[in-house]
Amino acid sequence: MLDYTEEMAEPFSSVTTTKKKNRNRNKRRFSDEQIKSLESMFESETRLEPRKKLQVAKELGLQPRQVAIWFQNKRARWKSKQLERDYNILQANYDNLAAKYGSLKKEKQALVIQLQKLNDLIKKPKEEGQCCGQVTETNCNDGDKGETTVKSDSEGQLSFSMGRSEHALGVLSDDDSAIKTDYFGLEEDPNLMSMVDPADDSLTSREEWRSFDSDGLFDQSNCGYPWWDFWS
DNA sequence: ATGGCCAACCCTTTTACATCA
DNA sequence: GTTGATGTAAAAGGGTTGGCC
Repeated sequence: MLDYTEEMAEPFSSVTTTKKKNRNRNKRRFSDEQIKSLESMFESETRLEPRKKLQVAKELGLQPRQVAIWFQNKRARWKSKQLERDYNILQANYDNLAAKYGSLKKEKQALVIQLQKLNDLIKKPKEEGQCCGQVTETNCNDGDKGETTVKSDSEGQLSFSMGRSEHALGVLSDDDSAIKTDYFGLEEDPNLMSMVDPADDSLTSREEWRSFDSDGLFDQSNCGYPWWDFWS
């Protein structure tokens, strides 16, 4: 099974014939010179050809078995260090992703709050009857997350400006007519609906809305409009 | 095709030695 | 100086695999 039965007999011959506990009494660490030579060989090839092994053993005054075992142990040590390196790389990648996730989550929260404000602004004129003239202009800043501006001109037409986030993520899609109707209290108003760019609905499905809530994103209110008022 | 043998490897554990408090 | 704890490297032991007959 093992490849050194004969090879080992000589160096520790006085040992192998004695009790197990006394074997290798002469075990010594290899000299710096031997280690240096072995290390440099390991750098070029992590496994030795049998012939090369014999040659190296002869050159270093070691038994071929000792050389084989040194390479074996060296491979194990190298593998262990490699695992450690890989782990560190994975850890760094994970930290990086976690940081990105955190910032995206914050941005998502800001967008939801902006939506809330918009809804309130849209709802108010409806409740108060017809809006007249160039009156309403609300601007709620949320740090550097962009701003929301709603204006109505003299014709009574609403116009929106939400900053970069809306366009980057796509707040509502055309497929969300039900949501628009439910949440905004509007039928298909061509003026209003045309203001919203078609976009990826990945953040606008009903499931997403639920997850917003369950995430506790609506615990805060902004501009004095609690989120739950939005649903009533 | 199958099984035995052998060599080489890997993984785990043991052993001997060095270092340090 | 010695002693025990700890770390490290050399080596042993056992299992697995692949080539050969």
